[in-house]
Amino acid sequence: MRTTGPRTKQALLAAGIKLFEKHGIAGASVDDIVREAGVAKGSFYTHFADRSEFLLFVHRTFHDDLRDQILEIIGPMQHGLDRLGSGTTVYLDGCLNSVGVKSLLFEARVEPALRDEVARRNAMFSKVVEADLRAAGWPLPAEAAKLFVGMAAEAAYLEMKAGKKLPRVRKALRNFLASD
Amino acid sequence: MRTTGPRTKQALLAAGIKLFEKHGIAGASVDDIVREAGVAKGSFYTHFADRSEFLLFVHRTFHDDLRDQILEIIGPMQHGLDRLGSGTTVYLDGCLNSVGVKSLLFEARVEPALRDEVARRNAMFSKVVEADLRAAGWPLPAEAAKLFVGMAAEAAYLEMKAGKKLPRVRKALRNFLASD
DNA sequence: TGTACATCAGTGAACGCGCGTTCACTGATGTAC
DNA sequence: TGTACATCAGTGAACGCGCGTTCACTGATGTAC
Repeated sequence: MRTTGPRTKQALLAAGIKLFEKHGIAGASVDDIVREAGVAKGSFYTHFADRSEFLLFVHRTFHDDLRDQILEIIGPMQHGLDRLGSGTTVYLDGCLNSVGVKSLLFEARVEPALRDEVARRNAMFSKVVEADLRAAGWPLPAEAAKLFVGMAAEAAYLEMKAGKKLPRVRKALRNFLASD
Repeated sequence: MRTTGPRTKQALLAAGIKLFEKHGIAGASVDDIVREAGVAKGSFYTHFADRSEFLLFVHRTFHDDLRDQILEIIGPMQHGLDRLGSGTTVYLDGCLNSVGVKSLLFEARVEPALRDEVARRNAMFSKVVEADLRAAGWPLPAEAAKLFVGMAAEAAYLEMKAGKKLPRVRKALRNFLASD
């Protein structure tokens, strides 16, 4: 039975995520992706103009989802360190629960097709963090926010390598926010 | 006139660094490297068994140098936040002064040939940081050290994108170390 | 209800290209006598 | 000093391979009458 309609695109998305997880973005060729998805090679190009567009699609699907989860939780909260702590927890949980995401987090920055997209998203996350740090009276909130985002990404990376939540890492992350 | 002896290997190293800076590690093919170095393609393989070995060589050349600079400064110092601050400054200065290093810092983690090497070096840096945090009575020093290394790398990345020292970023980095 | 036709996602063989790697060869340099 | 030979870094054309992309074709589905 032939896969048809949106099912094909979904199959390609699922295959992409699975292969990115296993072999990284650069290690997943169009051949690999269509084989994993059980779809003809030509079908790939009825849904995506080229490989770059596919990478963008997978990346956006994951990150839009993650962003929505975060905004849903922190939306009603007041700016400040509490909100920052909650947002960080949702971010770490989200990364851990999303398979195939490790590569997206670290390779994406390096993938020419995704570089701009990553820069934009990082800036967006930084703005949110900055608002919380500013509300808490943190000095140099703009610069501190960028560094904190880098640190949170490192925490996500450590958890993904371990394959589970690392409460001590999360605690250590919070410790850096203890105001002096 | 033909390039000969160690000069050829040095020319390849210089070409590699230059191209990594411009197009990233993945974007520098053996063809590109030998063209840039002004050397025949076959010569590449009289000095390196394969492309991976070349990547390792370039990566080690940079990082050994950086490590030596850091150890020279912090060697005589007592463990503690002062030493950590000095080591971080040398690290940031070293990254900024080394051309072609941006890609090594961030792509290396993702490059299959370098993954293990990067993990080992990160662990080494973390151990040094951990000793300082522990001496300062910092809670969860092992976990905090790994996060701090990630944050310092982010700072290095921001400076390299800017192409100059960012005193406010360095100050923000230090602020995270103000004991509570 | 049945027939003719249009649409378009899906197919997969074939394409050219650039990649990493190989290898028979060159020629400058060092050594033996 | 001059000659014969060995060594080995350097050369560059050629290799097979896997890549992203193309395109003529298929056939299920929807629409007109």
